[in-house]
Amino acid sequence: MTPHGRIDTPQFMPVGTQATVKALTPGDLQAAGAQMILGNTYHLNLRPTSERIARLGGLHRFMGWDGPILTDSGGFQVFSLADLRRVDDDGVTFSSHVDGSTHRLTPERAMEIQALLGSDVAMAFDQLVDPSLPHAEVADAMERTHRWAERSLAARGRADQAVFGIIQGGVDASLRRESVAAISSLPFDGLAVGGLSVGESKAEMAATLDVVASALDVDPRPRYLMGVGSPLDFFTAVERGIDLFDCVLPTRVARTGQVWTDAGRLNLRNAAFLDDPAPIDASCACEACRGFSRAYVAHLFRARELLAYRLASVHNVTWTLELMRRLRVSLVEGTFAELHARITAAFARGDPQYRAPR
RNA sequence: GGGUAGGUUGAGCAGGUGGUGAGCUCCGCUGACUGUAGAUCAGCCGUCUUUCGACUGUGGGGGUUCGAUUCCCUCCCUGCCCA
Repeated sequence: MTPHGRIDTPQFMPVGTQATVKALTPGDLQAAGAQMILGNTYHLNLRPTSERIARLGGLHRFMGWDGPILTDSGGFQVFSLADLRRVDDDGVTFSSHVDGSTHRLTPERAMEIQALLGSDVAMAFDQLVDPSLPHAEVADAMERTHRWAERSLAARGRADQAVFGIIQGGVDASLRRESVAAISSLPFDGLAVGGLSVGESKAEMAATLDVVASALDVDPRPRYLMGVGSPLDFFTAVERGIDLFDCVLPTRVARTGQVWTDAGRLNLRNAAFLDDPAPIDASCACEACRGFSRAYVAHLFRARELLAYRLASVHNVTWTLELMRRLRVSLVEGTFAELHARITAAFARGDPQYRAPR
């Protein structure tokens, strides 16, 4: 439950980094079944600035989305903008990727920005690192994340905003256990698993989620796996107790021509689709599948027509959210394994349906 | 008819004034993408070969030469100018 509505779990949050889920309107998101979306502290504070958004009535009003919003703290940018920032114990100094100007994020400032944005859920400021780094570096980042977690909580800006803590520790079981203990001991409203889906293997991700699940035991708070994921990752994570997901994948791959369907992944830029009159997914009820053929969308991609990006994004977000709905139903009806097997077969590497039809 | 500038791998170009032309950009073919520096990026893109590599290719034909994209002759095609 959030100030802007309830969330059914497991649930997927489309990512709208810059106050827009790329290529989609709030109406599109609503039609796709989105309940909650994600925005970003780092990006929105650089442009148009959190103060401006606050003056314009907050992020919900600014972007025309009145459902729940979760804001990331900028922790991921500490990882992804590695050559544009410098980390110290107090916080992180960034060179703006927009204009090169210098900006400072600390746990306190990240919470202040998120309060200005007025999101329903704010994330603690964390440091994530490549899990393949030397043990000592992963441990350092984890310990810093723990200290920043306490500072984030102490700096929480508004009573109507939930704050989630983030568990780090790479793919090291003992570090993960230590991080679960540290973060779950704090009065966060929800607990997130960070630092995964950043290049580790599927087996490492599953093993790490096992460790977290057993360490969290019966902790009743919502569990959010950050930055995941792919259709098959959802099953891996839901099996291990995850309630919430966010990922850029459905919208990003859509913009490069890949669509997800019950028959697996299709790359609409492949020549084979130029003559394919079928909809992207005959079982999907989205705007793209109701009105257009694969051939048409394939043509739009070649011509770089803007509608291509919107139709593919509408479809992937709709399909992903529908998958989450089917997951919820399967948990109630006890058909999780059946659904898992079906989607795995469709998306399995080497599956003929993975390839474009001949 | 005269003059002039050209003709390079699907397209558009670069280059090369006697010593091994496969270089670029498009197009095209594939792949990647996980808390979005991404409507992006990467590979391939003459033929044969998994690779290594081999072969072919500078409008056609002929000539000179050890060797021609380069020099000579001739023909064809295109743009522009003049009649």
